[in-house]
Amino acid sequence: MAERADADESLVYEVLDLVFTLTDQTNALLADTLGDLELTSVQAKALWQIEPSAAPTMRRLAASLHCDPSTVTFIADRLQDKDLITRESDPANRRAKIVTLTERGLATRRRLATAMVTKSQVSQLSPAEQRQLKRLLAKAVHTTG
Amino acid sequence: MAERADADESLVYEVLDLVFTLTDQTNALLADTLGDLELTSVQAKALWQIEPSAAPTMRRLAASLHCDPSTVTFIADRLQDKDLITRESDPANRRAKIVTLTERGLATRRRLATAMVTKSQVSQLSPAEQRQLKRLLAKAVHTTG
DNA sequence: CCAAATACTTTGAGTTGTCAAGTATTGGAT
DNA sequence: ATCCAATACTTGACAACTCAAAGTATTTGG
Repeated sequence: MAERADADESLVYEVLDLVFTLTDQTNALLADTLGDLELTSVQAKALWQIEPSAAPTMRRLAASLHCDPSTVTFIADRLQDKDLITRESDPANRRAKIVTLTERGLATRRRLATAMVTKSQVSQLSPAEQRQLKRLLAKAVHTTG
Repeated sequence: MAERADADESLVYEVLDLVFTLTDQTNALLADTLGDLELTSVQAKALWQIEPSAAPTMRRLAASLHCDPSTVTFIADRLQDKDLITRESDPANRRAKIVTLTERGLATRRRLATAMVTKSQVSQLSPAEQRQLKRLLAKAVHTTG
C-alpha cells in the first residue's frame, strides 16, 4: 500500500507540474503580443478582469487579481496613463471608484483574447479533448481543496 | 460554420481560464507553506528547479525559470543567504557556476513537495481522472503551439 | 595568439508586492 | 443629531523581482 500511495503522490505532482508548465508556456506565447501592446503581464491580467458588462471597483479588481488594493492603484495609474481605462467615483458610494474600459481598452482587450485563443497549444487538441479537459479542470477548481 | 468557430474559440478560452485559475488556486493554497518556510514563490520555483541528481548551472537555472541570468544571480543571492544552496565554479568550465542544494535546501524542497501534493485540489480527483488529466495536459504541453 | 563567444555579475530603472498610515465617506448605535 | 467603527481608496517606505546594458573572467576557434 505504501507503493500505491507513492504512486498517487507522484501522479498528483506530475499533473501539477504540467499545469504550471502549460501556464508558463501560454505566457511565453503571449509575450510577443504583450510586447506589441506595450503591456506587462500583470497589466494584461488586470485588463482582462475588467469585463465591459460588469465594470468593477478598485477593491473588486484587487480581489480578482489576488493582490493588495494599493497594488491596483499602481496598476490602474499605468493603464490610465495608456488611456485604456477610466476611474470614476461611484455615485451610489462616493468612496468607491469604478474602473471602466475606454475604447482603446476594449480594442486592446479584444486583441488579447484573440491572441490567447489562437496561440495557445490547447487549440491543438481536438474539440472532444478540449471538452474533456474542461470538465476535469472545472471539477478540480471547484473542489474546496 | 461561423457559429462553430466561435464555439471552438470560447471553449479554448474557457480551458485556458481554468488552467490559470487552477495555478492561482494552487499558489494560494501553498502560500501558508511558503510563509512557514520563509520563501517567496519565485524562490520556491527556483528551489524546485534544482534537482539534487542534476545540479544546474546558473544559466540552465535561468532557462528553466524563463528569466534573465541576472535575475538568477539575484534569486541565488537570497537562497544562499538562507543557507539553502551553494554556488561553486565548475572545475570543467571555470566560467560556469554549479548550484547545489544544502542539507537545509534538500529538507525545504521535500517539505515543498509534500505540501504541494497534499494541499492541491488535484488530489481530490480520482486516480483515473488524474491519469486522464495528465494525458491531456501532456499532449497540449508537447504540442509546438 | 588573439578575437569572438560564453558564463556570470553589477548597475540602473521600472514593476510588483506588502504593510502601515492617512483621507474621505458611509452606516449604525447611541 | 452625533459619534465611532467600518469601508474604499491613496500614499509612502521598503523589499523583491525583472530586464537591459555594461563589465570581468574564461574558453574556444581561427
